[in-house]
Amino acid sequence: MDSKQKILIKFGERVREIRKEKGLSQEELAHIADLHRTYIGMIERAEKNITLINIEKIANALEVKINNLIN
Amino acid sequence: MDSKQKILIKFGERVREIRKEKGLSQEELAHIADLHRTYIGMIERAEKNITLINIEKIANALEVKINNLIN
DNA sequence: TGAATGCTAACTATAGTCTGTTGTTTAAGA
DNA sequence: TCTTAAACAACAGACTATAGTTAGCATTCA
Repeated sequence: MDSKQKILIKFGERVREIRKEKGLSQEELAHIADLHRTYIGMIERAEKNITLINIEKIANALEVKINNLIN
Repeated sequence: MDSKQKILIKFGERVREIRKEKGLSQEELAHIADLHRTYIGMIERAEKNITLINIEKIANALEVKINNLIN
């Protein structure tokens, strides 16, 4: 995942935005979503091309629709 | 990817539905989306956990919003 | 300082590619 | 009808690329 793709950047920004709105740390979000601390960081920095199942996990953890993270 | 996840099943069904509406074969869709023939089949059968970049490729190829494929 | 995040590197699990074969429609011709 | 062929999709297996895990240390910032 070099040369970061626009859609991953948008997604990461949105996750970070909502996470902060909720007053969660990356570690707390990771715990709720059952993912690893550093992985959340990588997603927010658009360093990984996230899969649909993990998109859903994060949306659930943030209590938003997937729509809200992508469009 | 055994024990297929609901969200992947929904996604696959939706891709197949729209693909057929457009009168495209899996091979034609694959070509437009720049993905492999058999991979489109696997996605429609919910056998693979698709990544965000490929979700976007398929949405573009089908000329729909990602929303349309997920929610 | 301490809590949160960034970053690296090494690892393992699996996404995604590719070739080939089998099975299933569908349509045309006798 | 009944075949036959051609187009399409399912499936298997072997492979390569990369998603996702984890630990440890560096950096940032309140």
